[in-house]
Amino acid sequence: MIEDEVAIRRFLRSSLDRKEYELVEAENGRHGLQLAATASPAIILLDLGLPDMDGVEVARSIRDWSAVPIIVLSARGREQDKVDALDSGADDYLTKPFGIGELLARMRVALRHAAKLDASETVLEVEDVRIDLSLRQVLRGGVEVHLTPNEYKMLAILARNAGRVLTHRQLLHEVWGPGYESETHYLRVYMGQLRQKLEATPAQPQFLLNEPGVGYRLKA
Amino acid sequence: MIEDEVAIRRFLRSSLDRKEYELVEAENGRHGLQLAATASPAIILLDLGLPDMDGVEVARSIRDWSAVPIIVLSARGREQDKVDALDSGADDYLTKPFGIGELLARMRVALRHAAKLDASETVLEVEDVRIDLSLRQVLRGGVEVHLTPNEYKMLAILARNAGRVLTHRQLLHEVWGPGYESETHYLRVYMGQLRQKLEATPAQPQFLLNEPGVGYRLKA
DNA sequence: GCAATCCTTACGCTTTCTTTACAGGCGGAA
DNA sequence: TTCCGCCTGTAAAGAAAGCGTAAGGATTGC
Repeated sequence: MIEDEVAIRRFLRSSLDRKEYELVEAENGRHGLQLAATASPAIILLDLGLPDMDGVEVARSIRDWSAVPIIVLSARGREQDKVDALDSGADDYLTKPFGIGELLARMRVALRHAAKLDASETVLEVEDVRIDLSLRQVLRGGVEVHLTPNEYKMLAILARNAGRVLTHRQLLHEVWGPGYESETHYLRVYMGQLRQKLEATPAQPQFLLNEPGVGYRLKA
Repeated sequence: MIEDEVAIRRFLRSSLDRKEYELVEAENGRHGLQLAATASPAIILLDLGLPDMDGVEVARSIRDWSAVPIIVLSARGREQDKVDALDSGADDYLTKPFGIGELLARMRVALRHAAKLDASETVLEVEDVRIDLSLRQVLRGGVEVHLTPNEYKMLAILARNAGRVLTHRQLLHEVWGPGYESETHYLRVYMGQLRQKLEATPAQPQFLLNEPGVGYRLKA
C-alpha cells in the first residue's frame, strides 16, 4: 500500500489483516517504489495524491519493470484522472470513498489475472533437467520424470532457492512441517532418490549438492 | 455487447464505431451466450438487468469455457452486486451512468490483460478425444460421448488446465463447491467413470492421469 | 413412476513413507 | 599411520496412505 493519509492506512490495515493479507506500507512515492522492488508484493494499492510525486508517475515507473497488479485508490473522481491512471499501467481505479467489500472483490480479480500470467515464468533448467513449478512437472532430457510428493516438494524448494544453501532444518520444516526438524536421515534418503532420478551419475552429483554439516543446495 | 436498453445500445454503438471497434449486439442473455461462442469477441460488455436471465448467470456460463474479458455495465450500484459480478468471473464493473472515456480506458486495460494471456483455446484434442468447451461437447473417434454434469465439469476443469496438475482440493472445490474439499473418494469415482468413457484401456490411462498423493492432470 | 445421476461403502491393489541397517569418506587424535 | 567418530549415501522391508473398481441405495428431474 502506497498511501499517505493515516486514516485510510489504518482502515485498510485492519480490513486486510482480518482477511489474512500481509500488508506492507509506504507513505510516499519514493518509499513505495523501493518497497515495490524489494518486498515483491502480490498486489499494489496506490494512492494518487502522494506528498512527493504523482501516483500516475509511480504506476508508470513500476510498469517499467514489473507486471504486478496495481489498483489505484483516489479521491479524484474526474474522468480524465481515471483514464490517465489506467493508461499509465494501473489495472483498476476506485474512487474514495469506496466499500471494503468492493475493494476486496477487485483485488481477487487482480490476483486471478496475475495467477494466470506468472504461471508461465516459473521454469528452471539445470544440466538436462527442466523443472516447471506451475505444471508441477520435471523433465530430464525431454522425458518426464515421475516424482513422489515428498521428492517433488523438496526439489521445488531447492529450485525456488536455486544457488542458495538450505539448512537441514529449513528443508525438513518446509517438506515435513514443524516438529520434524531433526530427522536429518529423511533428507539423505530423499536426496538419494532425487539424485537417482535426475543426476547422470548419482554418486557424483552435479547439481544436487551437499554442504557438509549445513544442508543442501541446487546449483543454479 | 449484451444489453437490452435501446438508448445504451445506440450510445455505445456510435461511440465504439468512432474508435473502430467492431460491435456485435445481443438484446438478451440467451442470444448473448450464443454470440459469445460464435462471434469470438475480444471483449464482452454485459448488462446485468437482462429480460430473460440475470447477467451474473451469463458471466458464470461464459466463464465455464472462456477467459474472454467481461466488463459489466449496470444500473445497480449496490456493493453486493459488484462483488457478486466480479466473483462470478467479470473483470470490471461500471455503474451507469458512466463516461465513455472511462469505459474505453477500462476496455484498453482488459485488452492489455487478454493480450498477455490469450492461450484461451476452447478446443482440446488428446488421442482420439476432442473436447469443445464452447459447445460443451465431447467426441471420441468422431462420436459424441454423453457425460453427466459432474463428469463434464471435472473434465472441463482438467482441460482448461491441460498439462497442469490440479490438486484434489482444487478439483473438489471447483466441481462440488466450497466445503467438499476433503471428499477425495468422489474424485476416484468420477475419474473412473471418465476413463471408462474416454480411455481406450481404462485400467492403463493415457491422458487422464493420477499424481499419487497430489491430484490429477490431463496430459496435453 | 421411471430413468438418470449422484452419493456411499467395501475391498483388493499399488504407491509412498518411514524406519532400520550398513558401508564409505573425511578429519582429528592417538 | 591407524583408529575413531561424525556425517553422508545406499538399500531394503514393513507400515501406512492412497487409488481403482464395483455395486447398491438415495436423490433428482421429467
